[in-house]
This record gives sequence, C-alpha cells and structure tokens, in this order.
Amino acid sequence: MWRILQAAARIGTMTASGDTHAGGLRERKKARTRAAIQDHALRLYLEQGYAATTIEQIAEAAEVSQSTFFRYFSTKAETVLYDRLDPVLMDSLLNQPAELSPLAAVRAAIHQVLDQLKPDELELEQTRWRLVAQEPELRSALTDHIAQPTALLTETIAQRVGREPDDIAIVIWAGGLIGAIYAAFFAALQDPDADLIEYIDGAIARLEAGLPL
Amino acid sequence: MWRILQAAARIGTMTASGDTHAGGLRERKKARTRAAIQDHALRLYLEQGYAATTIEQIAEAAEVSQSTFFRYFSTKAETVLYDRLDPVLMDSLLNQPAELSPLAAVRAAIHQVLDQLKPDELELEQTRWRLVAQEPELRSALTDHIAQPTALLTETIAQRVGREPDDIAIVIWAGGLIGAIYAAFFAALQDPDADLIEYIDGAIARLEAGLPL
DNA sequence: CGCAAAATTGATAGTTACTGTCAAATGACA
DNA sequence: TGTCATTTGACAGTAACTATCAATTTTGCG
Repeated sequence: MWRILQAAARIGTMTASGDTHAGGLRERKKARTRAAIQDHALRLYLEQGYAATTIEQIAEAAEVSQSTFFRYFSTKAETVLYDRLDPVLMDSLLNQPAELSPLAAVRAAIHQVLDQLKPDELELEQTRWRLVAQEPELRSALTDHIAQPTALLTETIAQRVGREPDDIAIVIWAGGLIGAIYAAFFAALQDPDADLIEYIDGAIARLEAGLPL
Repeated sequence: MWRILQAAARIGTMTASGDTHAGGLRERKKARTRAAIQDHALRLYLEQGYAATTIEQIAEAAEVSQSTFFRYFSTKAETVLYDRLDPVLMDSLLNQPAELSPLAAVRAAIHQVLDQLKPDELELEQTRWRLVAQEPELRSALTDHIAQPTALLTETIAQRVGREPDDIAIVIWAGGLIGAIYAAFFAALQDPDADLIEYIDGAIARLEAGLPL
C-alpha cells in the first residue's frame, strides 16, 4: 500500500494517455480531456480507494461535468481498464514476420511493446494493474473489457494460419493463451521485484509444453 | 430466442434450487423462498430480458420485499449465477482417484456431474448458461462468482501434485485451463445443437497437446 | 474575417441496483 | 404459553448510469 501511495504522488506529473500530439485542435483537446480524467481518477483511487471515489469527485478534479465524464468513459471501471497500449500491441502483432509460429508471434509482440515502454509508463501500467488485482469489481469488468481485444486476436491468428476466426481450435487457443498470460501478469504483480517479461515467457512456454505439472 | 422462450414456459413447473426437502420449518421455508425468487427471476428474464427486469418486479412476483430479495441474493446477477451444482462439482473433483493427471481429474469431475443431471435439470442449466452468454453484465459477474471456486481448484490441484498453491506453475496452469474452458463454454452456447461436454473435452485435449494450430 | 453547420459540453431530471437501520412479525424451544 | 432469536418489511439514502436539450465551442467555407 505504501509503495502504491508513493507512486500516487508522481502520477500527477505524467499523463495516463501519453503524448497528446498531432491532429486538429479539437482532437488534441479531446485527448487532453481524456488524459486528465484518467489521471485524476487514478490519483483519487490510489489516495482514497476505488470504491470510495465517486464520479462526482473525479469530474470535479478534472474540471468537467459528469456528462462529459461519461462521454469519455462509459463506466467507472473503464478509467482503469482503458489502455492506449492495446491497439499498439495488436499493431505489433500484425507486423510480426509470417514465419513465426502463432505463440512465437504473440511473444515477440509483447516483448516489443514492453521494451519500448519508458520507465514512468511502465510504472503507470503497474499501478493500473495493481488496482485491477485489488478490486473485485475491476477484475470482473476486465472479463468484459478483454472480449473485444480477444476477438481481434482470434481474427489475426486465424488469418495467420489460414482458418476461419470461429474455428473452435482458434477460439480455444485464444482463451487458453489469454488466461495464462493474465495469470502470469497478476502473479508478476504480487512480487514487486519480478521480471514481467520472464513471467510471460514462462507462461507461453508452459502452454507450448501442454501445461505439465 | 424462440428456443429460449419455449423453455420459459416450462420453467414455472420446476424449481431452480431442486428439492427443498429436510430441516426444520424455518429452513424449509428459506429454501422455498430462495427457489421462488430464483424461479420468478429466471422466468421474467426470459420473458422480458435480463436488463428490462427490475428487482422490484422479481420481489413482487415472488411475494417478498426488496429487502428480503437482497438477503437471499446479494446481487441481481446472483439469481442467474447461483448454482447448487457448484459444490457438487468441487466435491466430485476432490474425490477423483489420485492416479489421474490434474487435467484428467478435472475432465472426469465435469463428466460425472453433467452425466448425473436429469433432463429437466440439464435444460434449466442450459437456460441459465444461455442467459450468461447473452448478457455482458452476467459474463463479467461470472468471473467474480467463480473466484472462490477457482481458488479452491488451484489449492486442490496443488495438493494433488504436492506443490504450494502460489507456485507459478500452478497459477499458470489454472489460468490457462479456466481461459480455455471459458472459451469452449461460450463457443458451445453459440451453437444450440452443440454438445457442451464434447467442447470441454476438446478444450482440455488441446491444452494437453500444447495448443497446436 | 465572418458566419453557418457540426460537434462538444453542461445542467437537469430520472431510473435502478444496492446499503443501512429499526420496528414488527414469526418460528424455536422450554 | 411465554420469551428469545431469527427473519421480514418499510423506509431513507447513495451512487452509477441514461436521456434530453439548450448553450458553447470548433470547424470549414465563402
């Protein structure tokens, strides 16, 4: 908990949604608003706890109305679960060389994205995921939240191996993979000194080996 | 949808919580109240949809106050997710012969419980599951609902193979397994003619084979 | 620049799931 | 039959969301 509160002090100085570059004025403003809402939300969650923080407080801190809050984040949970890295990761996966096996491609994509992360970005990610690990409500919402990325993953891999996206083999593959990776993810969060990449590589390796025990 | 509404007509004639035998008057009454609430809830969900049904309506139909409703089911989702088979399944898993591999033990336990189901019980289960598959809110809540059983599963398997429950191999194993079974489960529900057991067997077999594609 | 169209915002009112409290009713038991 | 513990219902309150509409701001065009 103390570790988390230390992080909280720093969060105000970095923006949750990264650089808000490019685009017209309107788009830049929207990106800034979104970042402001998420930043203040995370800060308040860390200071007061997730459940104890109301949307009214977040809206006030971010200087927007509650209406605007809900236009940017459809639910309170989204302020934690929204991840600008999701599309980056999918993009990286799409661009992996065709000769890699599906699991190898996923591993390579994760490596690439995590390696590009700046230290303070990594810390923000960890802060977010620790919140998810702590709050049951967020864990449930996560299931819903990953439905779309999972579908995208299924589609991408289906293309890679030349099958239909609703092929049962592909669907099971994606389900098992996501389950194992998230398990590794949360396990790595328990141990602050753990190397995330090592955990994820381990998970994929175990999957390839047929989950031996 | 039509298939589901057909089932709805029959639901009134069977009790969601099974026979409400035994115990003192007080206990019998509680079992009856619980069953009545769940029966009316499911019936209304099928007739009007889950989101369109309010707890006020359910309470009125079951002839209890809203206070009482929440004493029996802590959330609306619980009326769908509560399953008297859950402990049966865990019990079955605990009693699988020690020589089975962990994955084989899980498969055997699922088989044993599903095979014992009477036709109308199976239909009720399928009705519930279809609701879960349809409603995003229920899908999320499911994650929460199985958190405790999942922990129990992890512990049981850890004991089986003589390791600690937080051993990284065990955690990854459970994550991959649950993810794959989830995927199989919901895939089977998409196709009304699909055999659930076949899908789950397939998922476990694929896991054992290292998720080949 | 100036102005109309389009997009964004804020205020407001409403719904609903869920919580907490307390007095009344009901079943258990001697 | 009386009393004690448990269960119930009524009521008030909170907070997450939804819907609507007028006011504001940005854009793009002449």
